[in-house]
Amino acid sequence: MSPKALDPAVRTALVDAAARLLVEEGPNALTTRRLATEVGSSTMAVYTHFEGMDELRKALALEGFERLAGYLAGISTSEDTVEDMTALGGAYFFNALANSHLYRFMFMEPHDESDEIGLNTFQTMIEAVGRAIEAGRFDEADPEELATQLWIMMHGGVTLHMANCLTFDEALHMLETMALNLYVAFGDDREAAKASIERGRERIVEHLAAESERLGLEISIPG
Amino acid sequence: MSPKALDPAVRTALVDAAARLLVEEGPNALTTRRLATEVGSSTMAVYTHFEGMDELRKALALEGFERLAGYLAGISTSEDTVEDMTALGGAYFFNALANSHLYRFMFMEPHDESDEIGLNTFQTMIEAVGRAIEAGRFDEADPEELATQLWIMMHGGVTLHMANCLTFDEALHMLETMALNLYVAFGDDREAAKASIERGRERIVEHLAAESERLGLEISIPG
DNA sequence: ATGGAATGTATAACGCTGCTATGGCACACT
DNA sequence: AGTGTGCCATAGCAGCGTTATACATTCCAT
Repeated sequence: MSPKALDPAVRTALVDAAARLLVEEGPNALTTRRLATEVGSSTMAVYTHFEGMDELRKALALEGFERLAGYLAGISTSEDTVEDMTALGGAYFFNALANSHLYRFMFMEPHDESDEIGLNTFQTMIEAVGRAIEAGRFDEADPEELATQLWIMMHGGVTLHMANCLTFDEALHMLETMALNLYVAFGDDREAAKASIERGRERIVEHLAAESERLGLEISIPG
Repeated sequence: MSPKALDPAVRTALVDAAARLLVEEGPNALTTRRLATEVGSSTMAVYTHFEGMDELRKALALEGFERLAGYLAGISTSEDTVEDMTALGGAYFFNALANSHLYRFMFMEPHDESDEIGLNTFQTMIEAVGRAIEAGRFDEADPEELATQLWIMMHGGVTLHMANCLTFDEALHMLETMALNLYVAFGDDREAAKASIERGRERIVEHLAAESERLGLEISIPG
C-alpha cells in the first residue's frame, strides 16, 4: 500500500541545504521557499518530509549534534586522560564556533518539547572523565557530576563569546583557567593539570590546523 | 524647529507593553501590529520611536539589564563577602528564570553590532569579588578574572536549564557545587565556603519568598 | 494673531513569511 | 492492466515587518 515510496534522499537534501544556507547566509536565509528552490522542489516537500519548519529545525539541531559527535570522535585517547579531556573541550569549543548557527538550534532555541536527543553525545565527555578517575588523576566521584560541570563551563564560555560578551581570546583564556581550577577541584595535581591543558591545547591546534586545511578554511588560533 | 515634541511616554509604553507581552505570551506575541493595538496606536509608532523591531528588541534587552540590576541591587552586603557573592549569583539565576525571554534577548539573540551596553551590571559582581579579596577570603587576584569565571558558570547553568538539558534542581545543585569548587580555587577555605554558600542560599530563599509574595507569584524553591 | 514649515501618526499597500487546500501524476499492488 | 494511494507542484490565505502617502498637530517667525 505504498504507491510511491517517500524518497529519503529528498529529506537529507533538505537538511543538507538548510545547514548550508545556515552557515553561508545565516538564519534569515532559512525559509521554506528558499529551501525549496535550493533543492529544486516546491515548498510542499518540507511538509511531506517534515511537519513544518519547526520540525526541520529540530532535524537541523540533530545534524548539529552529529557534527559535534564527529568533532569529538576525532579526538583520540592517550595515556594522559586529562589532556584528552582538554582536547575534547577544545573540539567542543571550535565546533560551536564553526557551526555556530547549528549550535544555536541545539541549545539556544526555545524548545516546545523537551527533546533529550543528542545527550548521548554528552556520554563521550562522561567517559573521558571516567577514564581520568580510573587513572587516579581525579578523586573517586560520579563522572556525570564532574562532566556536567565541565559542560556548564564550556557552554557558558561559548555562548558568552557568541553574545559578544567575551572576545575569542578572552573566552579561550577564561576556559583554560576555569578548566585548571576544576581539574584541581576534581583532585588532579595543579602542575600536572597545567601541563595536560597545555598539551591538550597543542593537540587541538594541530587537529584544527589539519581540519581547516582539509576544509580549506581559515581559522586563526591565538597562542 | 520642533513642531511636535516626541512623546517619551509612548516609547516607554511600547517597551513596557513589549516586555509584558513577552513574559505573558512569549516571543510570538511580540509583533508590531499586536504592540500597536496594545498601546492603542498604529504600527508607525514603532518606527518613529525606534528604527524598527530590531532596535525595539535592543531596548528590551536594556530593560532586561535594568531588571537584572534591580535584582542584584536587592542583595545587601554583609560581613560574609562570599555569602554575598553567592546571594548575587542566586539573584542572577532567579532573575534569568523570572524574565527568561528578556534574558534571551540580552544574551542569546544574534546581535548584529556588539552592544557592550549593560556590562556595567557586571561591575556589581566584580566589586563583590573585590570585597572577598580584600577580606582575605580569596587570594590576591584580578577581580574581573574571577568574576568572569563565576559569570561563565552562572550563564552556562542558566542557559542549559533553559534548553531543558538540566532540570531546575540539577542546575541549582551543579551551580552550588561549581561555586564551591571555584571559591576554593580562588583561595577560600573549603568549609568556610560551604557555610557561606549555605547561608547565601538561605538569603536568596528569603529574598525570593518576599519578592514573590510582593508580586503575587508562585515560585517553588527546592531544599 | 496668523501663515507656514516641520513632524508624529493613521491608513493602505508591498513583499515576504509559514502554511494549507486542491488537483495531477507516478507508482505499487491486485 | 486496472486501480487507488500518496507524493508533489500550483495557487492561495493570513500574518509578518516595513514603507509611502496623506493628514493632523504643533511650534516658530512674522
